[in-house]
Amino acid sequence: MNTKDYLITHNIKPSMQRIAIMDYLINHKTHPTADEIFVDLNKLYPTLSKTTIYNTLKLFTENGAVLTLNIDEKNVRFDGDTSNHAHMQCTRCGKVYDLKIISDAEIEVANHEIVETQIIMKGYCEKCRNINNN
Amino acid sequence: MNTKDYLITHNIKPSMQRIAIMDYLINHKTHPTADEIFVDLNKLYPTLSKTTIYNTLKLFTENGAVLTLNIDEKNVRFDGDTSNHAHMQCTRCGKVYDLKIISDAEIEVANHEIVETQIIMKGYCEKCRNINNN
DNA sequence: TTTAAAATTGTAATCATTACAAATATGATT
DNA sequence: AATCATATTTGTAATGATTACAATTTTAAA
Repeated sequence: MNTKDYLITHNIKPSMQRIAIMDYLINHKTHPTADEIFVDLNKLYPTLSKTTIYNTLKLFTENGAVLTLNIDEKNVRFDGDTSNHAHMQCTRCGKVYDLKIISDAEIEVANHEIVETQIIMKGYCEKCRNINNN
Repeated sequence: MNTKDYLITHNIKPSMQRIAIMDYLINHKTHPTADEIFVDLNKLYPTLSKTTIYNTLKLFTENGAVLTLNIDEKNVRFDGDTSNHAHMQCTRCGKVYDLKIISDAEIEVANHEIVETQIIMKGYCEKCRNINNN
């Protein structure tokens, strides 16, 4: 599927800016920050504003087109791959790697030396799940 | 074990401030932010500075006495419970709950409605694990 | 006590992110 | 094609969590 249709599938109207940002995330599997995306895309599209990057990434996340990753305290990262996988960040170089989830009990950690594992779920707690949205 | 000895065990010299902050984390299992800790402790110890809170939480984390949680983009949270457990944040109320890890393949999600699961590991990648520390 | 090192403090700076209002683009309707 | 309403984009200014830094205070050894 092309990028335009991918956005439409997620109920996102495909503007030029949105396609450029989504394309960037599909082609750069480095879990970039908003600023990294801005710096790179700004070379190609000098009128693109950083606010648009932020707005767009928020919209993409809300519509399930990308993942927002809170891996470290420095800044938020974005992932165009929404399939089921885990992440590992190297404490020394800061790079974020994808890890393949083999089964509920097994994750392929490759040649990384794992020091710590965090599991974070998001959803609704008992109280909040019973409140009506509006 | 008392708080003082807990800190000593983690190679942390137990000053008054450090004991107060560690005590706070042991007694408040709400995954507080640095600011929440500051506001509460400042009532008891009006001379305590926010910088000390940050310095101390950083030291505690480096020495494995507390966990630093990057759960959402707003701010960092801290957990005095370093035992193996998972977290779940309610998207509506923002509260962070502890989840019990029953086995490698099973986490007790209680009555929460889980929407998304993230697994984040920290450690050293292949390149960096072969570099000597100094 | 003297003295050096460690810890704490307050203020100022940093920097990622957001708020906001103006400008532009889009798309339907006449 | 002109008009109009709505959505999108933009630039600037504000926000707010965290950190840098230098001064002060505490600690503990000599």
